[in-house]
Formats: sequence, structure tokens, C-alpha cells
Amino acid sequence: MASMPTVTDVALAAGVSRQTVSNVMNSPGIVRADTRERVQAAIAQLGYRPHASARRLRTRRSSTIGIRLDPMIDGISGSVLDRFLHALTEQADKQGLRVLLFTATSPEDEITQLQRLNDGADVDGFVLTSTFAGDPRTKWLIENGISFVTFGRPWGTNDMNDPQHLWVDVDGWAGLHEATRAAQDGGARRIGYIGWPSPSGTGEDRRRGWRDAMLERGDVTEDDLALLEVVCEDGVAQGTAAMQELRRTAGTLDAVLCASDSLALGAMIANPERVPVTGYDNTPVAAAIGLSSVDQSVDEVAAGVLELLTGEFSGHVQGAPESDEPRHRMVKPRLVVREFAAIPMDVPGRATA
Amino acid sequence: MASMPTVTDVALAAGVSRQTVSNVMNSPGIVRADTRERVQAAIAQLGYRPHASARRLRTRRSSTIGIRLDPMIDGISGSVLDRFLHALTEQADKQGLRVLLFTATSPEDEITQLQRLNDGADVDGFVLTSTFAGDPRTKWLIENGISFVTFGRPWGTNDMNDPQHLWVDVDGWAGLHEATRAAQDGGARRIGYIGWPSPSGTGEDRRRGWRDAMLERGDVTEDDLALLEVVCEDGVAQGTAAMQELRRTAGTLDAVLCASDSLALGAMIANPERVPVTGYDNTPVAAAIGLSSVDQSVDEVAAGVLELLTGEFSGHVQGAPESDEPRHRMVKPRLVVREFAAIPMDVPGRATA
DNA sequence: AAAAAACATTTGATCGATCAAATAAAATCA
DNA sequence: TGATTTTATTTGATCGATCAAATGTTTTTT
Repeated sequence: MASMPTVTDVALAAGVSRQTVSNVMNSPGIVRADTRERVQAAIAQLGYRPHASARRLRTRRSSTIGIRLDPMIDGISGSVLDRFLHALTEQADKQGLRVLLFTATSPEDEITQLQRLNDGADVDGFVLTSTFAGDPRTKWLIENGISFVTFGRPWGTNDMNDPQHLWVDVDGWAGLHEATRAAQDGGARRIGYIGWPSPSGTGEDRRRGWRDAMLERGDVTEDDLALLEVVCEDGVAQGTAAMQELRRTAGTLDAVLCASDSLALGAMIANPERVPVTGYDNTPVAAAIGLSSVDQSVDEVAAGVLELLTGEFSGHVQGAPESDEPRHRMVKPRLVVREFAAIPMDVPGRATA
Repeated sequence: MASMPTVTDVALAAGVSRQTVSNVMNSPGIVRADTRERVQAAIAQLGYRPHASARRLRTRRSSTIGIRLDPMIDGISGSVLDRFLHALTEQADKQGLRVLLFTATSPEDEITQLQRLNDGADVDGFVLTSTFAGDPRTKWLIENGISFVTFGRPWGTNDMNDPQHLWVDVDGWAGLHEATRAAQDGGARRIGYIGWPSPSGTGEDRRRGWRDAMLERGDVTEDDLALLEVVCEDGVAQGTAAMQELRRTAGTLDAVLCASDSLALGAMIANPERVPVTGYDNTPVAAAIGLSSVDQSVDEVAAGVLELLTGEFSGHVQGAPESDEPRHRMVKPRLVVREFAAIPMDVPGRATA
């Protein structure tokens, strides 16, 4: 296999100069139409492909974004990040961007990695996931003037409309609000909620979606609402325990909403009356079991992240021009309703004869 | 922020030439100890980081491996590939290799992507997953002399010991054999198996592990064995149906092994007698539910892939020197035994009072 | 002690592309 | 028509590192 042709080879074949070839690829507008066609023909004929590293060396940009691959802490919910990663890779590809992975063992280690990739001109910017209040990574990136966008709003100090950095997030409030409404429209009055303990920005956001929808409708009193809510850490076993408690405290239960699919799966297990359970994240498990779930629309999140990273702010807030362009994207999740009966709960009493 | 220092800056600071700095980084052995230390001190002091693209342009290698991110077809089992991806990224990092992602919509499209990344000198080689018999990708890569290793042995035509390409795989036979032995050692005699229909190299491999272990022990006859086996497509619902059938045909059942965690989860649902069920892949779901499962040791697979990719064959078989070095790695999975009782199967009859 | 060999370091060229500035060609104006 | 602007294309320099070969040092050999 002969070595790859270069711009010079193409230029020679098309009877033009190197730079014209370069222009055809980068600013086709300034090249006369007939010249352009001639060059494009030569490119096609020789099978020319630009050498990515050479271009990066000269332009000082890599057309690559870095993202940390999390060590699946919670395996079930972790799949949201995987889906996001897939969507991001796919859409980045369409814009000529590449996605480079890295791993880290701690936020501090992650900063070391960020620095390494940035200094080595390996990436133009980063996408941060699983951010938390007082995250040292965002602080470091801002201080060093590096482009980045987070998947997850800055919980805590910042005003949402004047953030220190660009972000995209999913509106958990709207998701739970919609799920509650859907249950109510289906005739449910007493709708329970299994959520996470404080402090959890995400958890509180989702919880309020349920709470607000319940109070708006006015089917239950505030006091009653307290009995319809159980708080526990995330996990299947925890969900089962929470469901058992809910059935004890709540009295009648027409439906149950959960802050995650893990909890929902757990709740399902202690659910002999087949009370409709709705989860969050629309993970494969929910699909397999036939649980309704709130889907995070990772495609829209990925699109938003790329827009902010390559758009007007190009990944920065500091030093960016005055602009009315919003500095974040709030993505509305969508409720996926499933037929609950999909899971044949076989029990001793009715075991196959 | 001042622009990054270059080799020349370091050379100036250390009072040596560019090349010596380069040598300190790439062949430290040929630099005298005291010079080396002086250079290293300058590197540390200036915070020098080599410019990855410049290096790649000159050396004509990218220190990057490409891997396609699959569009999670089967969400549950898909997590094995995610874990593999994580392990690969982590270990590649330690060797100074980066992992670049890409997506594709079909094997043909994937070939286009492979070509693009290879021609653009973006990657040195590829890791292929989810290979199948007659895979056009392996054919294309071999024809074009591009480095690659597959996760998955070449099912079908090739002799395992004289393959056309390098591969790493997990020994499904050994996994099921061990799982069967473990059940037998626990006193089980009649051990059922829920597997996949032919033709499936992987499925047949696992099935034989169970079959061989059963016959070796001689607790059941060949005829009996046929009654202990059910075949169905992968999926939770399918697993449930298969379990119901197994309970009908098998008579007594001391344990059930499944070809996947999806099937195992399904089997669990139709399992009022709490017959021990073992899955395959050790997915988060298995962990959450408390199922025993065969773990694919993705760390070892990742290590094997990198060894083959960077080792003696450097990702090629064709044109490689005669060598006794094995051209594949067969990784032994390990059985993860879990307490079955972890899942509180609440049923109407014994619902909380 | 001079010659040869081994080791250590430096210099100039190069990888493939794009930038910035210079030149050539075409279009517009006086 | 000749001067001026606009548009199209080319040339030389450069990004930051490593290669190949040359030069300078030290060690070994005879």
C-alpha cells in the first residue's frame, strides 16, 4: 500500500497550489467554482484524506472533545451516561468532532488528566458529567480558561441564569410533574413517592415535581402528602424496603413514583397488588420489566452540549462577548408509559400445576 | 496564560539541545545520568508537556486506538461492553495510549469509519467487538494491513490456533463448567439450562460447558439431559417463559443455569420455589437482585487486547515474523456466587400485615 | 601515547497541513 | 484606456516534535 497522498500530491494532480487545495477543504467559498471542482475530483481520484495531526499542529486545535468514562458506580442508572456517551459520539461525528475517553480515580486525579489532555493539545474542550456542588473540576477549568460544558446544572450557589459556566440539564421537576399528572389523569388520587435523602439537588428537584403536581390538584392535604413519601438511598433492596414501608404508612395507594429505576425495580418486588410503579431514567431494566419511566432524552442533551461547546461562547463564559444567547439548555424529559402487566409475577399459590 | 513551553524552551533552560530533551523522554537510556536529571528538572520546572499532534506527525503513529461504541442493542448484556470499554481505557492510559470512540450504523458504514480514522492517522489500530462469522470488517482490515484485535474468537471457519487475526475471548465453556460443578458440589443433581438457539457460537460454547460437566458426573442420563434444557431467544420475558416450561418438563429441579443475566432475571420471576439460578455476565442487575453469575473478567480481556496490539505482532498476523508466541488469549471467567436470599420476593399470601 | 571504538550530544531536515503576506487575474471605476 | 478595487491563487514561513547523520567526548585497545 503506497503511502497516503498529501495536499501537495493533490495540488500537483489538479494543477494548483497546496494552499488552494487547503482552501477547497476549509473555505470553499473563496475558491472559484471550476477550480474547486477540479480539486475535488483530484481528491476523490487519489483518495486523499487530510492528516489529522498535521492539521492540528498548525491550527492549534484538535477537533476532539474529552470526556471521562465513569466507573459505573451504580450499574443500573449508569446506563444513562452510556447512552449519553453514545449520543454524543454520534452527533459529534457529524460535526467532524471526535470523542476521546479518559478515566480517573478521583476528582483530583481527574484534574491531572484534564491538564494532561489540554496541555498536550489532545482536546479542544471537555464535557463533564456527574458534577456536584463545589466541584473542584469546574473551578479549575474556569481558572485555566479551558472550554467545557457540564451535563448537570450547577446546584448550590449559582444563579441559574447567570452561571459561571455553560451547562445542559434535564428538567427533573417537569419529568415528575408529568408522570404525576399522567397518573392522576388515569384516575389515581393517592400517589406515593420514593426518593432520595437530602441534600441532593437532583433528588429535591424531582421530588418537587411530584409534590407540586399533587398540591395543584388538591386531592390530598399537605399532612397526607407526608405519609405518601418515603426517603432512602438508591438501590434495589432499598426500593423494596421503601415500598414495604409505604404500603404500611400510606393506606390506600393508587400509584408510586420513584426517583430512579433501581428504586422502581425494588418497589416492584414488594408490590403484590400491582400498583402502577414509575421509574426514572428509562433504563434497559425498566424496558425489560415493563416499567413506565421518565426518559432523559440524551440525544437532546448531547445536541445541547455540542451547541454550547462549539457555539457563540465556544465553551467559555468568562471573556465571552456580551450576548443574550442563553448559557444553558434545559431539556424536557419525556414519560415512557409501559403496560405494567408485561411482567408475569408468578407466585407459589398459582404456580404452574 | 502564557503559551505552553516547547522542547526548545526546555532545552534552553537545561542548557542542552532539543534532541537531548527528546531523548530524555523517548530513550532515557542513551542520555548520561546527570544530563538527564538536569533536563527532567527543567521539564518539571517549566511544566512542559509534549505536544501530542506534533509528535504524531513526525513519528507517524498516533498512540491511539479506535473502538466502535455499539448502540446498546441489548441493554442488559450491553453493560459487559461498557465495562470492557472502561477497563480498556484505564489500562491503555497506563501505557500512554488513548482510546478514540466512533459510531457506525452498519458493518459497511463501520468500514468507512475505519478507513477515515486510519487514513487520517487518527489511530494506530482498532479493537473490534461483537464480531460474527464472515465479518466483513475483519476481512477489510486484514486486506489493508491495519492493526487490530478482536474481542471475540473467530467462530466458524478458522482453526483456533492458526487464526487470520489476533483475538481475545472468554472461555464460556469453562464458565458454565465451573458453575455446574459449583452447583453439584452444593448437592444439586438435576441442574437445568436455559440457553440460546443455534446457530450461536457463544451459546453452543456455554451450553457444552454445562453438558460436559453433567455427563462427567453421571448423575443424569443423556435422555434426562434433554428434559433439563430449554432454548429461547435472549430476553427477560423469554427467560420467564423458559423457566415455566422447564418446571413443567424437568420434574425435580435443584438449580438452573442461564446463558445470560437477562434470562436469569426472567427465570427468577417464575421461581417461587427459590431454586438457585445462575446467570452470565455478572451485570449490575445480577448484583442488584442477588443472582450468582459468571463474570467475564473484562480487565483480563482488556489486558490481553493491549498485549496483542502492542506486542510482538503489533496487531498483525500477516507478515509477522515466525513466532511461537500465541496469537490469542483465552480468558477464564470467574464465578461470582451470591446469596440467593438477597431478593425479598414479596407475594400476596405473605404480604406485610 | 596514538588509534580505534564506544558513547554522548548537537545540527539540519522533515512530517503535512495552514497562516500571513505577496502576487496575479479579473472586475469596477474614473 | 489606464488607475483602482476586488477576487483568486501562490509562495515562504511555521506549528513542535523526531529522524538521520554529523560532531564532539570519553573510554578502550594496541
